[in-house]
Amino acid sequence: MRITAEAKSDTRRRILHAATSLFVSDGWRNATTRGIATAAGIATGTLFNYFPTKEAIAAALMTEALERAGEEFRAGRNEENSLEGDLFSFIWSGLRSLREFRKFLAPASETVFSPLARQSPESPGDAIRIDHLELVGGIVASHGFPASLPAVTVQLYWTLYLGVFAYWAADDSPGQEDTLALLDQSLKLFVAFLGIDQGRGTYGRQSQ
Amino acid sequence: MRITAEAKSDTRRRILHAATSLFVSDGWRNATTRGIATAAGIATGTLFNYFPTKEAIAAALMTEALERAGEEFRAGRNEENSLEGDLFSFIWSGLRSLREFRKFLAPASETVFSPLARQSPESPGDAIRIDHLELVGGIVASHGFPASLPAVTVQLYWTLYLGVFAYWAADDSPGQEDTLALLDQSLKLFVAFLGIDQGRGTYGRQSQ
DNA sequence: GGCTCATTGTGAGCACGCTCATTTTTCTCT
DNA sequence: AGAGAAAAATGAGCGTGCTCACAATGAGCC
Repeated sequence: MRITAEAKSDTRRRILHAATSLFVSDGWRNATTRGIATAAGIATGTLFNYFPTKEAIAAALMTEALERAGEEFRAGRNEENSLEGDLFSFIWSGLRSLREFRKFLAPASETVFSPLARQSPESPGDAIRIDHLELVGGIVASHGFPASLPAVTVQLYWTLYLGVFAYWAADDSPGQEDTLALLDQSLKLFVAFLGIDQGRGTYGRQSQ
Repeated sequence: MRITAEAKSDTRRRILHAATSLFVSDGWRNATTRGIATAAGIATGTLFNYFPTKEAIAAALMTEALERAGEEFRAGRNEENSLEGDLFSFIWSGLRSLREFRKFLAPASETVFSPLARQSPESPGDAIRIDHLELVGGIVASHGFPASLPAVTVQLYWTLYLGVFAYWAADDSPGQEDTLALLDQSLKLFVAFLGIDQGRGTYGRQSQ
C-alpha cells in the first residue's frame, strides 16, 4: 500500500512537471495530452486516471501555487494593515506565485476560471474560487465588516478579481506595473463599495 | 453576380438559422458543426467557407442582435436621462436582444468573449467589444466626460460589463431580476468611479 | 450552344481530448 | 511461494473542430 501510494504521488508529480514544461514551451493549445503523457513516461489513458481533463491539470498547478501563496500571506500578515493593504498583498502574492505559468494561463483559464460557462456542476476551478473567497471573507471580517457579505458584493468582488487576473495574464508592461495600477483602482472601488453597502460610505450618489 | 451574391447571403442565413436551432435544442457543446451543416443543407467544408470557426457563428448571431439593440437604443434615446440611466438602458436592451440565445451563450462566450485568452490577434468577439465601448464612450461624452477615457477606466467598465453578462447568462431568477440588481450596483460603482477619476468625486478614500 | 476560368461546394482525412475493454501489476491471504 | 482479488496502466478507437486537394458551378465572351 505504501509503495503504491508513493508511486502514485510520484506519477502525479511527473505529470505536473511534464505539463508545466510543455505548456510553457509549446503553449496551452499546442501542448497535447498525448505529449504530456509521453513526457511523463505513461500512456495517454493513464494521464486521465490522474486528472479528469486537460484543464484539471492546469487547475492543479494553480491550486498548489495559490495554496502556497495563501499560507505565505497568512504567515506574514500584519495586524496594522488596512483592508485595502491586506487584500492587495493577498491578491498580489497569489499572482506572483503563478508567475511561471503566466504565459499559458490566459487560454487555460478560459475553462478553468471563466465567469462564463458555469454550466457544468463542478468546474475544475470552483475550489480555487471558493478558497479565495473564503480567505477574503476572513480578511474583510477582520476589518469590522460582517463575515458573510451579501451575494451581490461577493459577485462584484469576484468580477473585479477576474478582471485583474485576466489583465495580469496578458500584461507585458515591465514588472506588470499596469496590473498593479488596475489592482489598486479595483480595490479602492471595492472598498468604497463595501463602505456604501454597509452604510459606512461617505459619498452621495451623483444626481448628474 | 447578383444571383450568386443572393445565394451566398441566403446560405449564410440558413447556417445562422440552423445553428440557432441546434444550439438551443442541443446546447453549445452537443451541437456539432457537421449537424449544423447538414441542417443548413450544405457540406461540412462549406460551413467553414462562411465562418472560420464554430465560435464565429455564435459571434455573428450576437453581433446581429446587438447591432439591432444598439440602433434601437440610439433611436429611443431620451435627452433627459442620467448617465446611469443611459448606460442601463443600453446594456439592458443588449441583453434583451440576446434573450433567445441566453441558454447557450455562457459556454459559447467563453472563447468569443472572455477577458481571458486575448492570445489570438483577432478573436471573433473583438468587434463586439470595440463597438460596445465606442457607444459607451459616446454616452459618457454626452454627459460631460472626456470622449476618450483613460485605459484603466475602460478596462474597469468592460470587466464590470462582463461580470453582468456572465451573471445574466446563468441567471434563472424570474425576469432575471438578480441580474438587474447586479447591473444597477455595477453602474453605480462605475459612475462613482468616473466621478473620482475626473476629480468630480465627493468621497474621500477611507483611511480605515 | 460551347469554351474559359474564377468562385463556391465537397467530403475524406487530420489531430485533438477523452473513453473503455483489456492487460499488467500489486496487494492479500493461505 | 502461489492463487485470487483489487488496482492501475494501456492504447486502439470515438467523435470533435477544422483543412485541403479536388469537383462542380455559372458568368462572361465568342
